[in-house]
Amino acid sequence: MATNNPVIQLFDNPTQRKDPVACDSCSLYSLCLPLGLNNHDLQKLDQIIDREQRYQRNDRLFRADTPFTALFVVRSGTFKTTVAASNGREQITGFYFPGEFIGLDAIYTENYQSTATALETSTLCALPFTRLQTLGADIPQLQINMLRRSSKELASDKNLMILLSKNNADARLATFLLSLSARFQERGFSTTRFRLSMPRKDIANHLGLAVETISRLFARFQQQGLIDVAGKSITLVDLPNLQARCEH
Amino acid sequence: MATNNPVIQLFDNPTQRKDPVACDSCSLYSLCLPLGLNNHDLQKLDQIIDREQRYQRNDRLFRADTPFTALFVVRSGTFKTTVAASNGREQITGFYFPGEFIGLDAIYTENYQSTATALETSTLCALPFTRLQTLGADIPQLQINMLRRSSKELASDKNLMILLSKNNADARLATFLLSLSARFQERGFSTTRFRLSMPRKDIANHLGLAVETISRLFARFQQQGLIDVAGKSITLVDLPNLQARCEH
DNA sequence: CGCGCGTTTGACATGACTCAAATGCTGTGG
DNA sequence: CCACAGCATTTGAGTCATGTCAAACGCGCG
Repeated sequence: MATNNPVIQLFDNPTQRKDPVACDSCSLYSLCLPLGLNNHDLQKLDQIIDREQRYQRNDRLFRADTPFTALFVVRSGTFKTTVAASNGREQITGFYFPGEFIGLDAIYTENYQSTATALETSTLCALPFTRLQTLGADIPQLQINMLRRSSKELASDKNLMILLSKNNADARLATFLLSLSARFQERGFSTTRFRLSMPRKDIANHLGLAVETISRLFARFQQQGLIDVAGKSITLVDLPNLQARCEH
Repeated sequence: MATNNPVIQLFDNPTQRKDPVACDSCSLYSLCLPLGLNNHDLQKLDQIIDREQRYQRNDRLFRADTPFTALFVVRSGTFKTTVAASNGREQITGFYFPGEFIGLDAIYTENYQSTATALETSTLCALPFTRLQTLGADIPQLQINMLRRSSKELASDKNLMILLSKNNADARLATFLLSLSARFQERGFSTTRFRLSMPRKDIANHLGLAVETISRLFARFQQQGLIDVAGKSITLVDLPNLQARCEH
């Protein structure tokens, strides 16, 4: 039973947190914007960051088509971004874990392109964009880091496009699970055992599938010995064969 | 017959071109990197640009997984970028028209993430990236423009993701045609009458559909009075109803 | 403890794919 | 200039994966 299993605690529980730490002692430092900045520049960056951002499940961070004021970096928890398709339905364009940037696609239009919502109790750092730009004029490395983050998201979106246009349901779910695994690894967590902070419905939506299909796939993957799911906790049992499923 | 119709000439014929013009007299200036730069900075940028890039149909600009050396801006013609899926199939991740940037997703990894191929005789400007970065340290506006271009592509990729994961074949093709129309409008060309520089096969691939489906859709859209196709030339006859097809 | 939502399971419908073959177009060499 | 080869496009028939609808189940929260 999921409730008996000691599920690895992925993220800080914000209610137990101390005051948010400055960049130089943040565990996400190596994934984040300050990487490679000297002490002097880092201090200047530190001063413009708002670390007091805290959100509960279903709280909205920003709405699509509202003015772009800040970039956000997740510190703990999970967010999703959604875009309303014209027919009223919604598409989840991304899930965001600690160290990941939300809002990069708003820089061009100067309006947020999606609505960002917390999937659980979460915290983040807000980077006011005009101040970031001002700072960037003096700190080239900062601009480079932003461009690199944007480039990284661009590359991973291209992969998602391929997934959605070329692959069947098996491959989509397998790829999704392995992508989570890889992202957790970057953050020093287990690659094989983690908690799915999003409901099945959201996974289905993100992968362009029906909830029922996701449910059936979880059941079949488990039966085939690829994974072990119980509610929100999941263990990737057979990584090589899961990898094999990512094709077609 | 397509051959009798005077199809609007979208792009310069490179064989008739004069020497490539400098940025300040380039017709793509307002869409491109120099936008907002002062004369002095523009001159410095001008000096690092290689304008002698010319490619024939099927020529490769770069291959995936080779070192990232330069960003490219299309000056005339069309390019496509493809990624090889692990099972050997290819996915076309984008088409690129004059004024559009190729290679932005390579900045993070420092390797090209896709293979870029000319769809017809085409020319482009090459921007050596290390020199661009050096220049960027002195010209903040240049960095901002790059970030903005990257952000723009990010936003349009998110839209494509939605298209691929949520929409049926009708909506995919309608959206694709209207997206071409909008991009041609930005460049001062007709929004309703243009040439499809890519073969059906490539449209199908890009939209995650079979060639046969595209062919049937063109036939049906024409029968329904939405469009008028003859070979590579197409007229969008009923924009409002085409727009309506973009849903579902 | 009970309600409600998230999840699972089953039966059936259908849109798009695959395979197959005809037709049309383009570029090339005689 | 014409004929031909090869590729692109169109059209048809049948299959299958995934969606839709419906209903049962069970976990978690109040």
